[in-house]
Amino acid sequence: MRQPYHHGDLRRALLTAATEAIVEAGPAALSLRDLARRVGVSHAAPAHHFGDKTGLLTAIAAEGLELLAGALEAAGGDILATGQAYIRFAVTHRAHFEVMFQPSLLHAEAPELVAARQRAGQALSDSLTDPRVTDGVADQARLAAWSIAHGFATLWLAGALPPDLGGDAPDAAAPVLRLLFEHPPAT
Amino acid sequence: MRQPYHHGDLRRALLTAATEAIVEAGPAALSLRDLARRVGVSHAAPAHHFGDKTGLLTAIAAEGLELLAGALEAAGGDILATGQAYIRFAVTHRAHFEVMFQPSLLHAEAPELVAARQRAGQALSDSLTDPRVTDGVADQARLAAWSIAHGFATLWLAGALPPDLGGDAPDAAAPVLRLLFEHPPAT
DNA sequence: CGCCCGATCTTGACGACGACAAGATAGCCT
DNA sequence: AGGCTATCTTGTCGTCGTCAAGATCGGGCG
Repeated sequence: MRQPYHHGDLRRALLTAATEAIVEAGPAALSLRDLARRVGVSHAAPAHHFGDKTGLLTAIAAEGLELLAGALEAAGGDILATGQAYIRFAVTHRAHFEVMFQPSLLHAEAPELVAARQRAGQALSDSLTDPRVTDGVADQARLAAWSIAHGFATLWLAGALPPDLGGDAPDAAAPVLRLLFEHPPAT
Repeated sequence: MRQPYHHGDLRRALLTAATEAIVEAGPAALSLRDLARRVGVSHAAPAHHFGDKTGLLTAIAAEGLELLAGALEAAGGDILATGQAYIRFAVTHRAHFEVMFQPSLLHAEAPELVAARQRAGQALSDSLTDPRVTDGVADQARLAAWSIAHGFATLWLAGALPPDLGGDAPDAAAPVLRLLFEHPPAT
């Protein structure tokens, strides 16, 4: 009288268990055997769905990029809201975010990953286009916006920022983002 | 007719071998036994100097923070130069930089690490103090400067930035950093 | 309706790894 | 000269990722 032989949706269960494990101890400490134990399957079951450990992290990264693209699109095109949405995504989907930007953990050319990356890049580019900036420096303005949001999110997740910023990352980021966003564009 | 029993400076040799290995395959793929083979000692020798694998990464992070502090101080107080120095450090000491901001890989409260972190934080704070900004928003200006430099460096190392920026990170970052630095402070 | 084929999961094994314990060696200080 | 301690080696254990082979399920076709 055990669990049914077929899990039903083992792939999804493994992905969510993996994100929980990554939040707890980081991507490096992730163990396929531990995931199998958490979900209640044999130690080799995860490999069937993801090939290897890197494949699992690649799937998480791809999922994260898709989720990020959706979050950015939902921000509605406002630059400050986009920056805050980027940072909100990082803290609410910490596991995904931490894996997404570590190529050494991923199969960099996996089709699902490159497609997701392309989609997220497009969403980011669409959201960060400041109508006040002429085309010439638009790329640099996007780069600056992406950099400041990504930097704030990364430093926040690393625990490198002073604790007096409070507990809500997007709130704490707002005045910082405004320093870049709300000023007359250079020349 | 083998190597002498005592290596001479095994600790230093392990640290440099570790940085090379991290540059090649990332911190997660680091193996103490592989390091021992590279340096030509037994498989348990590294543990004597660093306790465990996390201890080795902690030592690298502390060393990186010290090196970063020195690089920032050498930038001479100019904000743009500091931002470029930060990014230059990230690409020239990629292994150190990747480890420094991943607390899950480190012994967070190791004395050498907290001391180095304090020193680097002080150097950063000293270098990023814009005399044009009044004290009230100075903290946010420092945060913005740190975020944009850190974000650019992180995205660059992740290979997430478009290739048409050229091969030199500090050069590519200069116009981006200027968008934040060279504008009248927000009231 | 029955069967069979593929997808899914299990079992077992192998080599590599981190960590620990116990012993060997070397340099140094008195 | 002699011992003391830091340094390094050897041996071992449990865990991990990965592979191969087998067991079990379920859906589609005859």
